[in-house]
Amino acid sequence: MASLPLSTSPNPQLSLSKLSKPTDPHKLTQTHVAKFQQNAKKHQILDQSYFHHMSSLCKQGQIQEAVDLVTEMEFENLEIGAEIYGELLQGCVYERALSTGQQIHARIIKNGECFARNEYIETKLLILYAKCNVYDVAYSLFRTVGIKNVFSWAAIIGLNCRMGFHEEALFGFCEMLESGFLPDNFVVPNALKACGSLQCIKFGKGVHGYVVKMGFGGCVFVASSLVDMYGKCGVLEDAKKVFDSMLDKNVVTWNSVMVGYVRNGLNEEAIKMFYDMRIEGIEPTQVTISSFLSASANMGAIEEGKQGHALVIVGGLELSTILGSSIINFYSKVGLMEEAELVFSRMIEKDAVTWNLIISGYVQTGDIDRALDICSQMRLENLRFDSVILATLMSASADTGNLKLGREGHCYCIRNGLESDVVVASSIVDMYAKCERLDFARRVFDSTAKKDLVLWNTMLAAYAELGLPGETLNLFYRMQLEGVPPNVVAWNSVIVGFLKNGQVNEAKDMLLQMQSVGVQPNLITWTSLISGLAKNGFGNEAIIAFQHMQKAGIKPNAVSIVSLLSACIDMALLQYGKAIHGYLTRNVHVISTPLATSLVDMYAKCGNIDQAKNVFDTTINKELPIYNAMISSYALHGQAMEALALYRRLQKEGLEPDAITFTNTLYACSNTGLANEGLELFFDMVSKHHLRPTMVHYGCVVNLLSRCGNLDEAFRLIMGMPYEPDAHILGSLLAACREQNEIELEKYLSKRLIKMEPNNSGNYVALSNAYAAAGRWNEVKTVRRFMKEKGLMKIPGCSWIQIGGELHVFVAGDKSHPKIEEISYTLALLALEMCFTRNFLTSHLISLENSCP
DNA sequence: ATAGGGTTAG
Repeated sequence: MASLPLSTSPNPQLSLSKLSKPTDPHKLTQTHVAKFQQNAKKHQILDQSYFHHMSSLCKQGQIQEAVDLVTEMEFENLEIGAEIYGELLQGCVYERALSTGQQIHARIIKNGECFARNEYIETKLLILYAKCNVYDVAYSLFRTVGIKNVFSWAAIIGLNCRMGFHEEALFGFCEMLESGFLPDNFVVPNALKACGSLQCIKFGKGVHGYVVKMGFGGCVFVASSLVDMYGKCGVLEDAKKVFDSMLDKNVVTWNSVMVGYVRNGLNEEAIKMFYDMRIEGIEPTQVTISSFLSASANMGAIEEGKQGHALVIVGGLELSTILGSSIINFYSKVGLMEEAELVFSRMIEKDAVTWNLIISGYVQTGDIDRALDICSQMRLENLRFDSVILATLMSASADTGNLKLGREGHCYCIRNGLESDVVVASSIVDMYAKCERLDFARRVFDSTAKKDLVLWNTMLAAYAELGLPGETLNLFYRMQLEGVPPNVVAWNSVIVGFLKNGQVNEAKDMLLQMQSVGVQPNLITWTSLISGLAKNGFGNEAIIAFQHMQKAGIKPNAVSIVSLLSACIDMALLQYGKAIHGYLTRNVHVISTPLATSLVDMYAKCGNIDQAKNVFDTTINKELPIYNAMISSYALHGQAMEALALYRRLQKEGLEPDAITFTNTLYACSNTGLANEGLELFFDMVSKHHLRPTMVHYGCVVNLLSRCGNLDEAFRLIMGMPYEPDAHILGSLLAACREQNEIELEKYLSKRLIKMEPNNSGNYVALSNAYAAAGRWNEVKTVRRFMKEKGLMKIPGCSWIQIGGELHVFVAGDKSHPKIEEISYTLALLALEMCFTRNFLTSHLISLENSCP
């Protein structure tokens, strides 16, 4: 502008006067020329300044004002060029101002057909519609656009990516390359995002190769996307490799690694990453804290999570819906509901996720009423329940056996069309199965059109849990016919189904089969097998299975150790149990309550009450289960006073005794004949602790009464209880009859028991005992012969027999038997489980066979 | 380029 003659001339008047000539109206004078030039220049200046003004309005996001300015320019008859439309459109893209953009689009069509076919404008329009996620318009523009270029490709790939059409995005990437355009470092992140979402590591690696070839590796966006992609595909080593090789990282890069760790369950690593970030002095963002809180929530790391929350406050981070939800998730998962609700109340914007988190938090802490209360509040806010909330609620109903809540939830799903969601369907099937309504479970299962692997597995597990291997196997074959290949979870259920039904060989066979088709048994497979074998009396095989598991390189966890300890109990393998205890002491920093409880149980049941007490005493923060285990140990060893003392102590420690506490303490009393104490316990249980006695509790009291010889009172109790007397109770009476020499009643009861349990050898033995007591040896022999025919013979030298997954006892062995100690011990142990007393059994250790002539 | 809640097996 500075070089223009008009504005630079210090004295234009002078030069004009010099050149002035007589006026000719028909001739263009110099003045005219000058005037014209002046006018043109005025236009030009106007043009320039308008353009600058408009452009800066665009950059400030005042798009509508910019458009108005262009209208003014039109009035001034200024020419509107492509660059003006381009600038306006760019402003709209920036602001995602779709409707203004559409106005401009309309003007373009109206004012200049030539612009509409201008590559620059066409691309800008396409970008506008793509960025505003107007899929149809963007796509039709893309199809009709005269010339495609890198930018239009980038727009369309990015659009597909944002809309979740990840395959389309990758197709676009390929097509772009095929048509000779090289994706730039703006396109690559989108392609990588699509790979990550699709978990398509092969394609991702291909893109990585392209990145290296093109030299985009130094671009933080590209490299961060690579980290993210590897993380999403679960290849964390490569994510870390890319991360480590990066020269300039930013907070997104760090966040991406953390997110990768959290997604793959490596919460410790994520937390470590977070601390590294702090050391590096990188300012955490909402994303950082949100992932950190997820990791803390997953690990139950209360201190860490609280630090995260503190950082939100200190850093003045805005409490976005996502960040707020992450905080609530953390507090809910660690059970700090007051804090969760405090954050909840302070959040301005809440969405379904936020509500769901607070609801499932209460559901998890068992406060169903509060949860439902919030559910109704949520409805007042006009928010609808979504499938995630329902799945959570159904899962909670399943865990607590709350059929009423479960049905209500199911009805809600039907009314709102949520049952077609497979995840919801699985949770409903599971709920009905766990509430023992297999018929409903099956109906929901059958009516779910789109069955996925988890749904099949849920139904399989339902059958397996009930020990119905036939049904399980049936479904197992059907899923394969319907084209769903079973995974390790499915195989595990089949194995469990057999084990629960006592079919050990079939279970082992299934293990071999699954291996032969290439499905590798995992920790749960082995643990199920170990505990199933132990429960079926194959403790030695359970221990061998454990060794197989270790050979397969699978590290035992607490659950597998617990089932291994149960194998030790089965075998009375004190030495092996001690070895496990030693292993735990060496390899586990703090022995958790479940492990300590199992150890107490193992030591007690393997005969070493002192060690049991030692483990109990050295366990800090004793919870109810370990008290229960210790009481049970005392009961087993006939130390009722100690058991009672513990029962009182746990209450002093602020714990509330549960049904198991009463079972064990009652056992202790009935074992030692502490009738008054036992009756008082029973009374406390009902009136003070408001627990409903089960058959087992009645059994103990019946046993106590019978032992005192108070058969009448025992009968009265049986008549008054809300159950049909089971074999254990009748067995208690039977034992009393034995002691009281009530031979007729003894015969009657044993016959009735045989009717109830025709495969339980103990009942036949009891009957033959009764005959033996009456000196009717022929009948004794008949019973024994019948047992042999039925295959119910006991193992020679041993005093127990096993049928259908349960151990059944009765007759003892020879007192001179070399293993008599062990036999006697096993008997005592089983006596406890069968409601017989230890003294009773040991006094009957004299074998029937010996006294039989 | 990065972030929050859901279902199955011991």
